[in-house]
Amino acid sequence: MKTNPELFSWEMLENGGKTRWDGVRNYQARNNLREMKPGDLAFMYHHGPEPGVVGIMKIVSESYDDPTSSEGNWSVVDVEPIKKFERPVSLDEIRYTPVICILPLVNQPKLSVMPVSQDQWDLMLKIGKTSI
DNA sequence: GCCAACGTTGGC
DNA sequence: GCCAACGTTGGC
Repeated sequence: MKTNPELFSWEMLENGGKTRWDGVRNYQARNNLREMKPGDLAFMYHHGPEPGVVGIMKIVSESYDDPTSSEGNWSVVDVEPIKKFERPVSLDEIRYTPVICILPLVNQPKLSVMPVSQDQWDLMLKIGKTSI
């Protein structure tokens, strides 16, 4: 799940606890949100000057209507911080590592919420020297 | 500022 | 339904 750290960073999530992941305005990303179930885990990705995966979140709600949208058919989920990466996994590392380099993160700038396979998940944790 | 990717819009 | 034009995201 991508975020602009100037607007909403890992630190803000840790300080604030449970947070509504709102503002998604892309149908494919929305559909990915709707696939999520309470208890699912997700990566937080910071875009900007130092793009990379910075931490692990837990989905703590079913998807529900986005209260920040007055029109349209948009969804949100609630998330909680679980663990910050021991070291962030940079976009370059993702790009040049087989298995995770095929994530849409690398070449689909408009998709802000995307699925991660078990293999990709495990490898990301390994590169980030992090376990849950 | 430029560019790749790709979603959306609207003419036909 | 097709496709050109345009807009948005986000890396660089």
